[in-house]
Amino acid sequence: MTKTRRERIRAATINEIKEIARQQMGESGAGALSLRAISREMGMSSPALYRYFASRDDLVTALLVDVYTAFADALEMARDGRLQGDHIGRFTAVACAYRDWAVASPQEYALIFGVPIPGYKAPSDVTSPIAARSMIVFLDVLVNAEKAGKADFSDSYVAITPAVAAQLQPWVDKLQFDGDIEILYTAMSNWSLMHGLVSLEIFGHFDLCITDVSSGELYRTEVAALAKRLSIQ
Amino acid sequence: MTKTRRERIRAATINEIKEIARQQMGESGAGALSLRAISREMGMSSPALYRYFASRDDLVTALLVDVYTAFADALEMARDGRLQGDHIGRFTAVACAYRDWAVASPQEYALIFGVPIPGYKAPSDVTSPIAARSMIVFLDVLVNAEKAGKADFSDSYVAITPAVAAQLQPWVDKLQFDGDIEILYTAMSNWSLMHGLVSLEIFGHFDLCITDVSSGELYRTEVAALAKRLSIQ
DNA sequence: ATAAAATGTTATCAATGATAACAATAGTAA
DNA sequence: TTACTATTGTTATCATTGATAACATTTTAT
Repeated sequence: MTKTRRERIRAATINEIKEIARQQMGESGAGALSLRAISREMGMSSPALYRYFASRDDLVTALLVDVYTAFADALEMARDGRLQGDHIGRFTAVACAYRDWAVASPQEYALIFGVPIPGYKAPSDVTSPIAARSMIVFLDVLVNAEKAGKADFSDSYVAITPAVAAQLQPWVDKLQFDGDIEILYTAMSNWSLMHGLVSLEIFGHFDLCITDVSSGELYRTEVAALAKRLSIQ
Repeated sequence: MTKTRRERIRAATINEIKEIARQQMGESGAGALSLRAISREMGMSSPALYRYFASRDDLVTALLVDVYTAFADALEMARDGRLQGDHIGRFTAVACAYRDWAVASPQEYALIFGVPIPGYKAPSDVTSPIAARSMIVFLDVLVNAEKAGKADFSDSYVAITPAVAAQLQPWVDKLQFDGDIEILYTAMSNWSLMHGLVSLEIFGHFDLCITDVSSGELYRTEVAALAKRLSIQ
């Protein structure tokens, strides 16, 4: 924590760059990030930015990490806002926080879950662990509900074929997961539905069939249906 | 159909442009489309392209229309590959064709269902009708199954709140839809799950929790679960 | 054949990411 | 204090992109 003066200034500059970058991203999307525009807004020459980020992609990666973290934080906060034994409360809270965060920060959501930026490949060794965090929050809710006997994953139980179970195995290993594999499957399935609903909404693909989806009523209806299907109590 | 020689040549040139564009898009994504690169590959100077497309966005819109159409064609073909009375066969075929097409043409899928390209806004008056086509194929399968008494949407029936029903109303009007609104809701919900599964897969967001998702086994399992839930026969 | 329309070309502009060469500044050691 | 070094910043430059203007060529129709 005891940083030199120089290190503090450097960190502040990096923060300023990322802050302006996120602001620009919020306006036009991560794909439209412009190093020159950032430097201009900072009153700096553009090559100076390269002292802090070796390339545009490096800046994007840094943003990616921050955004992933903020997203996982939001989910965790939603979960911890409900009592530990309130499984359906936690399930609903996390699922709704998922959408709330995405609606509030569509470009950020697009950055982590959307189409990869042209020519940009996220370094998975950096992003994988952080990406897992948000998934784990959701998984955790299901696991605890199951441990308490307050959920029923029998629907998944009949669905999972051996081949699918095998596909999920590495995920089990990586997490050192000791619960039933049906929980993992259910988490993945529910997550997919949530992602589908949210991404169709925030990228405007619902516009042609649904008006004013912004209330979130439809999403909440779906979440309730999920909870009911899992018999979460 | 009796076009002049000039019109034929012009159409051929436009086709060549779009063909190269789609090829480039397949390599690096629609966001990375370069008019100059296209003209270079055609052995033409870049300003000549502007005789055919007023701007890069115009070209993207043209591609968008083509891709939407190809997608809807694929779904229709999958549906019509099964007998009219084979409702579960049609349901499964359309759902699987959805993924098959997306996996075979991820960049095309990204163009129509992904994050909007930075700075590009699809003219909804052009895209809306075409976008509806693919959705209608799927809806059609559900409607016919319900008419034949070979499906049960009671799950949705209990879920839909009046507010949600109101949100779906414009969609009902636009389609002059005379079936139960539960069918629309179910179509939307299933579509969202399919989109979620497919987009997470082809954009690589499953990589960290599932290995070799490419077999499609997992997707087919989900489709089977959907069919079961709707009691489609 | 001649005028007009369509199509193509070169030259040019502003913007971008990126690098090289160089200048200024801050921190450190004599 | 002074001199050295690492850090940070600058200007100049390059290749690339989308886009437009001005001009040349080709094709079609009168």
